[in-house]
Amino acid sequence: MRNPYPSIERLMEIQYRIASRVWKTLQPLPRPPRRAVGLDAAYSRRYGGLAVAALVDTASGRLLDYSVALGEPALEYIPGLLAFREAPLFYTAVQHLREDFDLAIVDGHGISHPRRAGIATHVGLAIGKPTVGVAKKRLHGSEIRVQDPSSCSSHPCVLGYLVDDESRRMAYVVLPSRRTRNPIYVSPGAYIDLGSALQVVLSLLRGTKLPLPTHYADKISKRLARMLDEGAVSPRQLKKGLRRIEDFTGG
DNA sequence: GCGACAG
DNA sequence: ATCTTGTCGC
Repeated sequence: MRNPYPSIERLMEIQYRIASRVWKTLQPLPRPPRRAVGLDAAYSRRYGGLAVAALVDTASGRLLDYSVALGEPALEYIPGLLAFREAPLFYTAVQHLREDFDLAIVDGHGISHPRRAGIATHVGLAIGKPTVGVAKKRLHGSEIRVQDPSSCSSHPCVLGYLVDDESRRMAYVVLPSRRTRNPIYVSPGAYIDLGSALQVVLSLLRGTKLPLPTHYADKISKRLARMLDEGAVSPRQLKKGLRRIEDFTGG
């Protein structure tokens, strides 16, 4: 893949600038979101990256719609610089959604990032809406445990949080369900604070390892990527819009 | 030099 | 992220 980006050092500088911009937007959410979008990406050997934006009704938990974006990633995967690889696709997928929404959950970290500017933060500033980062692995910060998994009385269960080198709390560590062994990391992306981010995610964990929006985006992106490689669908069919929600809902 | 290291 | 079979459990 060709890299249209400036040097690694320059990309990191951009993130410091993004972090300074997002800092004052980390405020409590005025009201609970009614419609939330989940963003995730999968990879097709034949066509490259495939991002999916899955729209979910928060009250019912139902998948309302989804959109896709296809394209060769502009950068290889580099820890800390994931946003420069996947955020452009996420942004495009979001623009293709026909329905409106009030919050997005991104697969990856928000401010629990070495420069306080994870992919959820990049996306939040780009779309101008609240975003929450939900990652499956820790990227930055040390974990403070406040609860032992075996002592969780109900699920999801908050096990602790992630702090930076100045003891500032950046993310919550949550055990989604009783059966899941590994926790997930919840952090604010933009236009939302840590407490609200946690509440939103807890309310969308319904027995799944990931909150519903991201859960659906993950399933859909993986299936479509496989379908592309098997020749079951063509890129233009996807771009034209192939939305068979029943296939992912159980209807 | 030795680890750590989202997806 | 992706490469991959069987297997344990509700």
